[in-house]
Order: sequence, then structure tokens, then C-alpha cells
Amino acid sequence: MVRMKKKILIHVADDHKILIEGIIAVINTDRNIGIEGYSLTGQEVIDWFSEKGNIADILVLDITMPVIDGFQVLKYFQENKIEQKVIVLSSYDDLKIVQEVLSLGCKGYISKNNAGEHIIRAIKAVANGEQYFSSDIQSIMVKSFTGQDVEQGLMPNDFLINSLTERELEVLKLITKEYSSIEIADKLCLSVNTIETYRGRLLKKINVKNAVGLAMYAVQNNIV
Amino acid sequence: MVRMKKKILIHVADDHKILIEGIIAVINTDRNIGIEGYSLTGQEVIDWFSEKGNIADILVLDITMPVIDGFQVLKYFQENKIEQKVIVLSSYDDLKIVQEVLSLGCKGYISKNNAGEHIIRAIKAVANGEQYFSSDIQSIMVKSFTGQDVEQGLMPNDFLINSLTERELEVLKLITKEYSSIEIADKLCLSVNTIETYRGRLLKKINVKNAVGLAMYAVQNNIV
DNA sequence: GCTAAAATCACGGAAAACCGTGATAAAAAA
DNA sequence: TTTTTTATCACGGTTTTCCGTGATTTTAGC
Repeated sequence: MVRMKKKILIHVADDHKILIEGIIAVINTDRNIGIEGYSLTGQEVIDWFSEKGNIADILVLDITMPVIDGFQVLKYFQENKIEQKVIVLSSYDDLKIVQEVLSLGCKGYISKNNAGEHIIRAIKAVANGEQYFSSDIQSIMVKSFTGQDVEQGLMPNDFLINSLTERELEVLKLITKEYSSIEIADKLCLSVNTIETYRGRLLKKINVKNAVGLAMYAVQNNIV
Repeated sequence: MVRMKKKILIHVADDHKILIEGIIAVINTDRNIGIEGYSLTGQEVIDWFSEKGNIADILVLDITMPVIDGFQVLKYFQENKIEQKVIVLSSYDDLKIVQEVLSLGCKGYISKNNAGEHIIRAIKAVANGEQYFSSDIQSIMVKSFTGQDVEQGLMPNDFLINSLTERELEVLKLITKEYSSIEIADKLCLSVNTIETYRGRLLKKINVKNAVGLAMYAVQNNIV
């Protein structure tokens, strides 16, 4: 046993504050790990990094965030040749996502289902230069490796295009300004049908029930 | 001319931040007046007062704010026998409102139309124990005093019941949680018609176009 | 150059929201 | 004790949103 002198510093990024609080609570039970900060959007993570030049020892990163999602944060690190240890948190135990995320250089992958029991171990492993995967992720990886079919959970098929495009963002902004589809179509010189399509896509991507949900999301992520 | 030693401290309350910024900008042009703080809702004003026991020398107060409006803030002062110098800002040059506001002990009344040119003078006058009314307000007062008809501007007739009731607030909160009228009716054990009525009333009172507007208002006023 | 993503449009049906208006009973205020 | 406010419900009509599905054309990444 080596006595640790410095705490392992963690930065948590998730758009659900309640989840962040949960993770912080779990992490605080271990005296060798500490919280350096947290972000509610991918944008915040990137901002943090570009301002301070570095984040904590390990970034615990949610994949599903609006506008700038976890993928894009990983890409940002990759493109800027930044070696950042990242543990990805995901609600989706999907093989393709795991592959994608690993190829983007992430060192750990934990399913949100059992994040509580794995997060501490994952952090220590990754801090130690190892990789870590929660048990359910390991099992689907093994199955895939041995050629077995991996039964996929319920995941929106357009999950990988989670981040919002320019146009979608534009429409979202106008929605928060109380414009109707007709008015938005007018303003952007597009067909009403097109706007309706965007509306539907926004609902799916952001995963809310109605325009109010879109507005709340927009506010909570400083899209306003 | 007496040399002023202390700045006259102002607290601004308005639900539109842009207006607050404007007022602060104007006030900052005068070196004898300073900003002590600002509030975005009537509730904040009352909270501020009940916490700190006093606000600035003069409170510049917007009448039309959601939930707790300017009237209620004035009533709060009156009921708690607090002598607070208040200048009311209003978009409505309505005789009844001016009367109401004055009877609630406010010392100055400025129409938003020409707030810029009057605010400084009003502050100095009120700080000096005088009263102050912007020119258009004075003119309607004079007309009324001399028995002339006062032509009323466009003001919603239900303006005076601007503040939201308990039930309305409850419904508003559920709307921001993406519930439909049917679901809200279910949850509160009321008729769908009733909820629809509330929806309509909320739209009118808060003066927005649709549920998104309601949600935005709710967020901006910490009703969440 | 091929493939994936983005931007664009269409359409028809179902559900929900919005609008106006009116009404009644209970509670609160004047 | 009137009057006002609040809470409640009704209803018919219009508009808008939501849902699913599919298709074409650029644009961009590999």
C-alpha cells in the first residue's frame, strides 16, 4: 500500500444537477478523492479548459448533454491533443457508443445504472493509469468479442446525433421567444413543414414532452 | 448649494433586467447617486428588506411584476409601518394606478416613457423630502383635478389583479414541468376546463403568447 | 468519391393549446 | 354587509403543436 499524498481531483460534467450532487456525495465518502468543480454542459467543460488550461485529474463526463455533448468534449480533447483522463457516464449500454467513446480516448466507461458502486473504483483505477468498465459494460464487451449477439437496450436510434445543429439551435431560440412555427418559418424564410420537423427533432433529441420542455432546457443551458 | 457628502443610494426593482441596466446606466452619470442593489421580483425586494432591515435611501419600483407586484411591495411597507421612500415606475399612465400608488405612500411616480430624463431629478427631489411626478403624469393629474376627462391609454382592464393567486402559481409550476392540462387536472383533481381557464388567465396576466412564455417567466422569476 | 450528416420539404391525423364568454359558490376585503 | 376576488366548471370553435414517416439536396468527413 502506497500512502497517497495528494487527493485525486475530479471534475464532474452532467446536465442533471441532481446526478452531479449524487456523484459528489459518493465521492466525498472517500478521503483520497476530492471535487475540483463541475459543469452542467459540454460547453462549460470546454470553456473551463480553454480558460484554465487544465481540468482535474479525472473528468467524469456524461455523454448525453444538449448542444455540446460528451462526444464533442472528447473530440475537443483529441483535436487539441490534450491528454485528459476521462470516465464516461452513460445511461445507454450500447456497444457502438462504447466503441466510439473508447476510440476517442476515454479510459473508463460506467453505466449510470450502477454508477454508485463503480465510480470510486473506476476513479482509482483510471488515476492509476488503468482502464475501468462497469460490470454490465464488460459483459456486453465480452459478448461482442466472442461473437455473441448483444441485445440492445432501449436507446433512441438517433442517439449519436444528439448534439444540436446550427439550425436546430436557431429554431430552439425562436421557440423560447414564444414564436409559433408559422412565425419562425416566416422569419427564417423556410416552410412551416420544415420548422415542424425541427420541432419534432428537438423534442426527441432533448427528450422532453413539449415546447415548454424545450424552453426549460434552453434556459438551463444558457441557450436563451 | 450644499455639498453632498454621502451618495444617495438607490435600489432598483424591475422584472426586466434590461430596464434595470438602463436605469443604472443613467444613474451612474450622476456622481451624487449610487446603486445599492437591484431586485428582479417583488419577492426579492421583500426578502431583501426582511433580511437586512432596510433598503437603500430610495427604492425605484416597477409596478408590473409577476407574482408579487409593486402594489404588494408598497402594501408590505405600509403594513409593517416601514417608512421607505419609493419612486414608482410604470408603463401605464392610468389615473387609478397613480391614485392607488400614492395612497400607498409612494413619493414619486414616473412613466417609463420618459424615465430617462426624469429619473435623476425625481431621485434628488424625493431624497430631499419632496414629491416628484414626470410631466405626463402631472398633466393627467391636473386634468383630473380640474374635472377634465382623462383619456386613458391602452391598459389591460384586469391590470390591478396582476399578482398570481396560489392556484395559478400551482398550475404554472406544473406547466413548467411539461404537464399537459389533462395531467394537471388529474394531479390536482380538478376539471380540465378549470385548468384551461387558469392557462388562459396566466397568459393574460403575465402577458405572454403561449406556454413557453409562461415557462420563461417562471424561470426568470425563480418560480420553478 | 463515397458515405454520413444536415437542411430542407410534405402530409395527414391526433392531441393539445388557445380564445372568448359566461356562470356559480365560497372566501376575503372594504 | 355589500363588493371584490378566488376557485371552480362549461363549451364550442380555431389554431398550433405533436407524431410518424418519408424524401431530396447539399455539405462535410473519411
